[in-house]
Amino acid sequence: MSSGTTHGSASPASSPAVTPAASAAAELPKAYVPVEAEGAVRARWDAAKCFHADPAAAGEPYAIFIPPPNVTAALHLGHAFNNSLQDLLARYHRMRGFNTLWMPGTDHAGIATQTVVEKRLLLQGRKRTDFAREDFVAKVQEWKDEYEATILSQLEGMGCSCDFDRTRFTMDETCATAVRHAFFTLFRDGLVYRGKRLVNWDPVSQTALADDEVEMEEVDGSFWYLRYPLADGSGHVTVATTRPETMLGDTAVAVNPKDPRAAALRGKRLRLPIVGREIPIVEDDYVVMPASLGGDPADTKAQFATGFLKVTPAHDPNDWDIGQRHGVAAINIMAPDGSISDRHGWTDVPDEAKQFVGLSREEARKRIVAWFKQNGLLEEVRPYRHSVGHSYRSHVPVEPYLSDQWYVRVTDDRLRGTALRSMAKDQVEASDWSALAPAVAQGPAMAGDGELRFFPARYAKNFQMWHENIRDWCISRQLWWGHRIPVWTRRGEASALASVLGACASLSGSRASLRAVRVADGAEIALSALAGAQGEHDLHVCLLEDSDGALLEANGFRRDPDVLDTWFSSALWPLSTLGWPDPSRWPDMAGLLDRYNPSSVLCTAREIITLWVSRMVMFNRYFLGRLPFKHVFIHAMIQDGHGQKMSKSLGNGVDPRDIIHSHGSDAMRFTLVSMATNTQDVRLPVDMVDPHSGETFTPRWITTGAGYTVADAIQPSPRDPAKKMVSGFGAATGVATPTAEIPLARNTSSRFDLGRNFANKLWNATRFALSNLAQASPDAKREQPTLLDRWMLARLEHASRAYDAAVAEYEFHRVAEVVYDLVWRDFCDWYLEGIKPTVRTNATQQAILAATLDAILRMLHPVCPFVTETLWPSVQGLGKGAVDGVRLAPSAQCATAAWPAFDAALRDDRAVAEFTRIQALVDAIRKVRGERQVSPKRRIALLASEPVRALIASSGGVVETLAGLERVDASPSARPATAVAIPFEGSEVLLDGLVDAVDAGAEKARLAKLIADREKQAAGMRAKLGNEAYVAKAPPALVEETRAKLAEIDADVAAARSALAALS
RNA sequence: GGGCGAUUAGCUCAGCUGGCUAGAGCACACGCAUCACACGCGUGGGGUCGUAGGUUCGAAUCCUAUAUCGCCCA
Repeated sequence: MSSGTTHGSASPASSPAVTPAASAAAELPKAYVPVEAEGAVRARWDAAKCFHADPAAAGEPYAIFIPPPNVTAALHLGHAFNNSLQDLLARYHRMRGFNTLWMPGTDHAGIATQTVVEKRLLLQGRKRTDFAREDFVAKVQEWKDEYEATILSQLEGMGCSCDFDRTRFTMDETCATAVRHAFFTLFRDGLVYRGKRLVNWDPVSQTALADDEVEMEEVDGSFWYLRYPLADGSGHVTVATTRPETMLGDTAVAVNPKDPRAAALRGKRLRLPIVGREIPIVEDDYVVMPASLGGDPADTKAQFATGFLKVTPAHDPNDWDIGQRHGVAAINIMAPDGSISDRHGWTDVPDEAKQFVGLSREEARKRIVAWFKQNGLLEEVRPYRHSVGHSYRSHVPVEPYLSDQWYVRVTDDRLRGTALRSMAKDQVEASDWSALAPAVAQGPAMAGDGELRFFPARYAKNFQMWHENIRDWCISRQLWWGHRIPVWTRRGEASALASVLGACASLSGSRASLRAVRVADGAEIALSALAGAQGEHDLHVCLLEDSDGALLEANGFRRDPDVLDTWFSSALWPLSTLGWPDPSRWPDMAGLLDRYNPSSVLCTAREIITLWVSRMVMFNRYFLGRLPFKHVFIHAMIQDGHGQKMSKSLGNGVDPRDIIHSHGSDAMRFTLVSMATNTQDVRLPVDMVDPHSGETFTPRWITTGAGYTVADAIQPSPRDPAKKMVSGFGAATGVATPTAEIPLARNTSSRFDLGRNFANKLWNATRFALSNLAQASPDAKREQPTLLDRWMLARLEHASRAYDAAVAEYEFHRVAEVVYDLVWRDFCDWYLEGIKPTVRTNATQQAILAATLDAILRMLHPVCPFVTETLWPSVQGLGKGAVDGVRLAPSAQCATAAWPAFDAALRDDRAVAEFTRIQALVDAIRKVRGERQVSPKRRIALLASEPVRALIASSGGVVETLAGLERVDASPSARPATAVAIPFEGSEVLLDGLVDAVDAGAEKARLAKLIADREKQAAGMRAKLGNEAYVAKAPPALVEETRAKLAEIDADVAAARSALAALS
């Protein structure tokens, strides 16, 4: 055992960074006060550059890219949750000797950030367009600077071990260079194109939205039934529509060819009311037939349908498809702000229609319906509840809008195919790529195929289905805040464009890429064919460097005013943060890309699988031929106490700084880690703290228009209702602005008491251990480790294995469970209590105590870095000598200390089994003491047979200490009148001296209850064993176990019965 | 409409491939200022595992149906 040397106390000369134990213990205050510890610890880490990754250093790489938080607002508990888990992983692997990089940074979040800044300007009565583009961008930049600083300080406050020296921002020079290079490459390779499509248009922010930026919301609308007269005057057809205002752009009416009325109408034309346009009747089986004519009665649409569908290709995606199939025109009747317009494609505007031009969508709807009513063409109006796409930012209904946009051809096998083939085969549906489309499964092989793995595994399906149904990705956004699209365009006659090709010839092919497109149909034509082509064309030039733009502008080109979708730059995050395409170009980045890409794991939220994970996989594989990460961990969602997702826009997010303020950073982290289960939702009931009194209270809840429950913006103080405060909801949504008199209230939650209590428990356990070790006699001789010592070491070894397994499976709540049980249950409740009588004289035990404490600090560090780092110097200075089988390399910082290593030999199943029996005996005695309410001070005698006394002897005094025994004697021949009997392992154990006089009645009741409990158990087992099928079919070992257990219970019952008999 | 998940003690959650009396923390009750910790110690009460069928010697766990809630995608 004692291979090491025992020192009386730490030599002050051995390590100047370490405080001698005795004085440190004396200095430790009675409770852990996080606010006093956290700042100093953070400063120590930063000064020692503990978290700066060096690609040249040894060790297998372990890298995590932080999902860059939006600079739109401060972080909330959802972020704290995700970042606590990432930090746990980073610290654990760092301590295990991995060359660890946790890359931090923030995201410019184009539309979201521009929107909040525009809203703020609007409060001052100003609009974005009141400013020059550069001036507006500068205003957004100010916002970004403020929130980026806030976010980074929040991360530091949470204890995140990011490499802050390498912090990136998606619009900084390094990232911008990567974005430019990526766009240029995709353009050159034909994977970026310009297309005229219906986009999801947000008329308020006036930008296109990606499909995943549209939220479906149920709204109460109507079906309006409009009559369109036949052009030949022979009657009319009735169309049903939920959007009557779009009728101005109708270019056909469709009918299902199976409709019995179709034949009679074939070839006829209609006169579009108001506009007077003559439009065809087309036959298309997309049209839903009314239930009365053979439509599916279960289909709600069939209940509302007339069988005639107005076709408005420029304002409805389904109509667009019908229009394409039948070759009818698309007429756009709206301006970008959603108002009716005759200047964006609508030319046949008669006087009758002019009254509607300039109206908003909503107003136009009312007026057009009124017009139909006045003219006797409105047949009916029926209420109809349906889901309508809304902008996730402005929350107004999205307008399907015809416009020119840039797209990434993600449907190309080079992008979609590589993403699908990266999936681990056992996670693809059917566990095999044969489940994928043949064209995908047979695509070209590449490094990283089959290596992408999701945790929990079920999310792989999301990833797969997304890519199987993916559509080309619209990447242009009509914003000012973002990466401006590097394409310069000149529109003109083909021949005129051909003549400027010469001017472009001076641009090197490695810096410029040219593309010619016919305006009429969007078809791309070869540059060489331009000279001989007819009609209007666009000549697009994509530039790698802005400096070449001047030449183009001098030749009549204009740069595209739009910016790229934020996710385009996010998709490059694992590349751009490492300096791709050329790390040597940036200071301190050489070697990063090769060392840390692919990274180890991406930790993120569910919805991000489609928005971000997919795109990172496609881009990383396309540009670098590698996966961006090997694992994707999808964490649960934090909801508020009402089951609502915490979000910035709803204003129900809790600032982690509030929790750090009320409970401390470690408490927050420990609690969050313990909540990290594999299920989807974690509810966190939130309270408020009254800034006037410091009191915690439940706020007054209100229901918003959208049906959410939030804390009312202004709350009265529970102590003094005259005093008011602003809730987080009020501040986040701008409904109320905090002032000196009406301050912002912090939030808190009693859920975090768990972590606070735990950190404090560790603190006091350490304090107790240190004081005992400081008072230990220095010259005590080495002894064999006791049963309790061996048990403690076995528990440590066991916890270490359970910890590793939990981390490997990303089951974080199990990590919390393991350390909680180890520290509280094993170490504090049993070990520290049990060694009290012996530790001051037993040098071996002192060494084991010191080693256990040291190992616990290391194992706890990834979850609770501040308290462990604070205690570290005191524990490091103990110098109690080594313990066989435990390796604890010295380190000045806990953060960079080696993970504790335990020899498998410490796994001592016999010691654990024996100590488990001891625990059962102690519990049985305590139970009687508890029931009888015996004072803890009262010492009692235990009278038992030889086997039980042998067990007690083997415990080395632990039973006596924990059960309050004064003496242990042999069972007497006659039971003393003052003794109380308990059955233990089938024999009778007597406790004497519990009470001055045994209350026979109470004692009978206790024994009767005990007997009843045991007999109930025994009955269950007898029924099992009496069942022939059980005995025949259940595993023999199980049957045997049941028999043994039953025998013991029967013996217990017999012992209790005999005690009961003696009482009467 | 498609996919995923949840429903277990008053609350928030565990319970892995079916097998000891279904667990934890908080809350609750009783006792304890036990010389580390009242952010503590000891003891206790509390659950027809959403519902209905089925498979099995055996179901909280597997299958089918169903109800409610939530998330993602369309």
